[in-house]
Amino acid sequence: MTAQAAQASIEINQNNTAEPVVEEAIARSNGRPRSEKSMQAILDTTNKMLLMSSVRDISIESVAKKAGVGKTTIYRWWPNKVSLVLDAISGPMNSLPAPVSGGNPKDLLEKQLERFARVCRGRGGKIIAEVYAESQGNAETQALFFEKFMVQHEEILASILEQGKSSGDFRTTLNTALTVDMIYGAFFYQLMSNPNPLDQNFANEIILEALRICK
Amino acid sequence: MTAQAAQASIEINQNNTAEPVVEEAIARSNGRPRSEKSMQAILDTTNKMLLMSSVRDISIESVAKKAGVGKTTIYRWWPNKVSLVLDAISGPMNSLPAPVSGGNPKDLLEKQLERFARVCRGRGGKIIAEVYAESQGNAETQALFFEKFMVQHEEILASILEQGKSSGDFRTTLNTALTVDMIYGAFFYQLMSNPNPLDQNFANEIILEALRICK
Amino acid sequence: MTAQAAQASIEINQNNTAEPVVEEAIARSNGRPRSEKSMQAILDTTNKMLLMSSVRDISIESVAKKAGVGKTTIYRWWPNKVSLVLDAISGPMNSLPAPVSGGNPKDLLEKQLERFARVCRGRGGKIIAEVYAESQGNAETQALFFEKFMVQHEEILASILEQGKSSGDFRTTLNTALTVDMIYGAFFYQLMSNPNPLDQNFANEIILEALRICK
Amino acid sequence: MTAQAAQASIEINQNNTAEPVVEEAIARSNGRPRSEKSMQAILDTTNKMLLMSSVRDISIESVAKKAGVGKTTIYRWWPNKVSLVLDAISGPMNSLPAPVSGGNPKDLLEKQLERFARVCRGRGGKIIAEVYAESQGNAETQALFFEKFMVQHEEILASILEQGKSSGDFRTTLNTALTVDMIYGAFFYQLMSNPNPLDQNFANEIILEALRICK
DNA sequence: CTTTAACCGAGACGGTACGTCGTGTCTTAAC
DNA sequence: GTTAAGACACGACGTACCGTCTCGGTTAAAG
Repeated sequence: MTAQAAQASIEINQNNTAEPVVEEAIARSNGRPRSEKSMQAILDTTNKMLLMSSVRDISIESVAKKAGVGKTTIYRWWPNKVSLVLDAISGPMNSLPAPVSGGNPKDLLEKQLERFARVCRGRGGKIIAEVYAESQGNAETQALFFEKFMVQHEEILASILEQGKSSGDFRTTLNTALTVDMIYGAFFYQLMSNPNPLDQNFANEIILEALRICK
Repeated sequence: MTAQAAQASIEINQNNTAEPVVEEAIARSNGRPRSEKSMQAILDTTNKMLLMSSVRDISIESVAKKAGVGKTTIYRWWPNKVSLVLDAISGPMNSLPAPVSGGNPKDLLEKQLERFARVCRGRGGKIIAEVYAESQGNAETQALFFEKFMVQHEEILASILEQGKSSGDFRTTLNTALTVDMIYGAFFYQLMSNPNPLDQNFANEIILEALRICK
Repeated sequence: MTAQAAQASIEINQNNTAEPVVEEAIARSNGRPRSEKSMQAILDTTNKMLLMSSVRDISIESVAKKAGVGKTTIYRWWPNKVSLVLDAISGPMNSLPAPVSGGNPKDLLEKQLERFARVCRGRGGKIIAEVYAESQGNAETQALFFEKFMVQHEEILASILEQGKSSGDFRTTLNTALTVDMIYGAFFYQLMSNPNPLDQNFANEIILEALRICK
Repeated sequence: MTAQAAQASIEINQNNTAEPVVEEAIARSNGRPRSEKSMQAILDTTNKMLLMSSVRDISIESVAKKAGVGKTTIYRWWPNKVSLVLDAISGPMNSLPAPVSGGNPKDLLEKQLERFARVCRGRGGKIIAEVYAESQGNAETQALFFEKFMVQHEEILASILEQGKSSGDFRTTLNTALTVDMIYGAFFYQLMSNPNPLDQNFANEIILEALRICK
């Protein structure tokens, strides 16, 4: 099975540009190059395990064993479990509708939230909530989660809100940053409130409510 | 030092009625009674450790050792760390303003959110976010967090919103459940976004924004 | 099932005079009398458990639970597991041929060894070896084992040997104490050498060999 | 301090050929090699503790702590305490007179028993009895004790007796196996009868008596 | 075409914590 | 004043992972 195939089974989809997993060592002169095969095995195995187990229940040790890879190899490229999982799930997000652009702010808002909601559906949403939770308690991983996952969504949403405010579609009293927090906060609050995947209705209603709030 | 004094150092304050930490065994006839001294030592030690360490970094083992108590004694009364921490922090919440009631919905909303914000200030808010995160990944502890901590706040807020809707102060299109999620979701999203305690301004602004949203 | 019936299933048999299990509290004036029912329940349960588990695997805790008795009650009357087991197995030994006496030394020797061998057959022998082993490492229980169980056998055998030496049936160069050690030592060495019960042939052969040694 | 020096303080001496403590993994290709330093620390610490505490009172946990070694490291190489102690005490037995050979059977018998008696003197004898006792109740450790410790002695003694029987020095009616049991059984019966170390006279007398028995 | 150096798998290492079990002591109310 | 019940402090169990470390063995560019 290809990595592509394995990862497609996770319903996380988002258009990011398949950037290198870790910062590229700039101009390494000689020595054995990193094994792409091992990297893929690690990421694929992680994704496969995420389908069955919670982030909490996955250990670096078990990933290494299942992937047929030395523990050192994982630790060489990822400092901790959160980094690994974030990279693993960022793979499946590649086959996705591009971030919205163009059109009137209300449509853009609706489309962006639908886009985010799609990411949160099914097991994917639970995984994200689990990494989010797992990233807490350590300042670095906490920051990493936002940097690798949320920043893009926050920026898009914020820019849509600003657009709407200047175009007159949204009220000017709208506190942009806070509204972003409220909307994505509601998503996570839902995801972390009960063991079931995100309710379909919830996604629809929050979009309606968001539109009402903004105007 | 009394338990009261020790616990007061955590800035969590809320008026709940000093209810028993675990469900009271109804009319246990004989056998050695539970040692209130040990219970208090456990809860006090937990609170003391929460001031210095994250929930993640606290272990049942270390609490037992510091409290001068057998590990078994802790496991006898609390099935896991989340339960213990939730009981520990529910103690300090006793010395608090009563839940709001009476007055017009807008004032009530403002007061309730101020009340919740006070709970989230300082180390207290971080602790709550940490337990919240720690409770994820296990369905039972996840439910426990809401049951022991959030349910009360959710119910109060929901009833205020309903009140406002029927009194005409708030718009009738308001989705009560969703609004509750957005407001408390925003709080947790903030608390879990960066390692610093909750920004003072955030509390003020979310109250303003909440009022705008509702009308 | 009566205690008698339960105990009869252990193949330990020896004629001792059903003496009280512990020193009788002489003329206790008032207070609740000791519960003979509990005593019997404890001893019966211990015997029952000895049929299924090794002495090592039996705990005071489990005896108390199975016997429906407080742990304290056991500790009040027996200081440790070895004492308890020794008392428990001394019960079933009551229905036994009296210690040998009268007749010529060679016959006496044979009969006494047959009598001891009967005690060591089947599960009974393993239990004895297990208590023996369990009694090691603590000076008091070590002494207790000999006092409660071996002393009688040693004395009988020694007196037979002495009798034989003075009657001329046995050689006078025989070191009585050492011969006792060698004979009973051989029994225990056998019992503790393999997990199976004592071999039937072994009993017969050691008697023959003992007779050869003595003369 | 060398392992040799540390172990010499235990009065167990016997000439076995410093064989590897655990079965050598034949040609383990890769992976970090076993730390000889840790192994020695574990064995030395065990020996040191055996001088002060009974086998019963020594815990894997305490050995690990004193040896500055992870508990896992001990469990990786020894399945239980008995295995560990047997390996630990088999070290000090290296600096010893070779097993007897050549000469007439009576001399051989005498020398072999003196050799065994030397092993049983002082704390060493008590330790052996303690491991013996500790090994009971579990079929595997029971077998292990004999395999690692007694088999060699039994075989030597048996061969001497057979030699004597065919040379005419010992009576042909002698039951070899049984005699071995009686002699070593007597040693253990003595060692396990009282908390003191083996009586010096006992060793001398048993040798005399053994010679009388055989002829 | 050999050196060099980073990579890789395997897996041992010192640790920390887990949740459980049993010890022997204690503290009740009931009898 | 004993009893059943059962809580208590303690200590050890054997297991799981952590993140680090050491091996023997690739692998490929640089000399």
